[in-house]
Amino acid sequence: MTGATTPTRGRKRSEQTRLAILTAAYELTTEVGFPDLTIEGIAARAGAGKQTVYRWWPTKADVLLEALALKADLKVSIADQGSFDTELDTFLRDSAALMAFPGVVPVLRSLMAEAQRDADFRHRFQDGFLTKRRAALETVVERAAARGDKPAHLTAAFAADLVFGLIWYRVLATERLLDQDDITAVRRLLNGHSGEE
Amino acid sequence: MTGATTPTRGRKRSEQTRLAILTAAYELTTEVGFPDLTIEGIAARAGAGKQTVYRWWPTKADVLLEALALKADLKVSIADQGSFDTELDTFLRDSAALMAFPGVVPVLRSLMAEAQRDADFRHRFQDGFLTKRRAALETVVERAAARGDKPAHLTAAFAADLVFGLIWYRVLATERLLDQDDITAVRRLLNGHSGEE
DNA sequence: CTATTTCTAGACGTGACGTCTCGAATGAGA
DNA sequence: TCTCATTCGAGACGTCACGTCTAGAAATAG
Repeated sequence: MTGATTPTRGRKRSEQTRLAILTAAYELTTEVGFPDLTIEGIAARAGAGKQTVYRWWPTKADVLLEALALKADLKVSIADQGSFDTELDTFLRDSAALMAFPGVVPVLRSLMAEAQRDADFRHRFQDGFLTKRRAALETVVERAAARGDKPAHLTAAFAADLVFGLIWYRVLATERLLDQDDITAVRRLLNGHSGEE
Repeated sequence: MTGATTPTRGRKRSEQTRLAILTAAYELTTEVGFPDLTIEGIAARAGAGKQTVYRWWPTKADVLLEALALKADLKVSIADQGSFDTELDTFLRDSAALMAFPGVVPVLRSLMAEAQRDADFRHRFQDGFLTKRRAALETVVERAAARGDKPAHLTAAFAADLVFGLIWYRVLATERLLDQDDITAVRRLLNGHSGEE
């Protein structure tokens, strides 16, 4: 789904092959790690030709980005729940649940790493993943602002930088994931209850 | 300085060659980018043999990690300045200044990316860079706690995750660096003034 | 039936990898 | 002064994934 337009003539793209390639990429990443993941290996495991992979995805990272959307549930709830704190809590729990999904953390690590090496992929990663997640949280903050439910001085962009910064830093630099205490601490902080009991 | 022990006999390690290699690696990274940085290229630019590089550093990322310490001023002030807010401000300004140093951002990006690919290097990166920076900020928070100068519910570890999360997320996922407004916002947040004017 | 596109399969030249060998230079201990 | 361990620059070597390419079969719309 990354390359090309759909022509009206000729053989149609095989959905079965597409799924086989995405699954092979996802599984191989958990088995051998992203650095040892090769296009040739993906094609071999999927029973596909190399050219088929190269035709539809520019890099192995792009394959993995699409595989992530296939394997993990990337939906984020942005339903109006009445209060900023409640919606923030929901958002943080959803994010923690995503990270707990098997194979997601190594894949996210690999994608962010690849985004540092390849500027073109960085933009695709931003458009296809990062900004979507940001948009969800920013919606929550902006709705709180409209309700008058939001701490002063807290812009949507800054809140997103803080929350995603915390999540990504945990994934990339430490080995710990978000737990219940972290969620509580973030809620307390963004609600402005950090100074008193 | 990463490999080997110092024997008592034989020719001594050439400090001049060591500096030439570190300088070549740093400059080449800014010129061609980390992915196109090769050990062979480093050796060639430094006028050194490949074996000389391989003898002292296990990967090109380790060369760059040491080059960073050589090129940029990694000192962090942790002097007691009387108040949490003042020391936090100093820390944030020092961090912003480091990022503004020529070539530092691309190098940091590359090191964090490599840390995701190579678990062994990740530990060296943590020990040689990440935890040192964390320790400085944690000292500031703990000193504030001892003074009774610190917001309740703010642990040193969580504060570090938040601040470094913000900084790294900005570097890795967006293109923006910390500016004065960001520093103000972080100080306001961590001091517990986010809810009122 | 024809034109077009996708499919699997694999050959091809390229380039960096990490190891190895070579002979010269260096320097501490005998 | 001699000896010998160690580092030095230089580069040869086989290996492996890269991305491109060709070939021929299969599928599909006009």
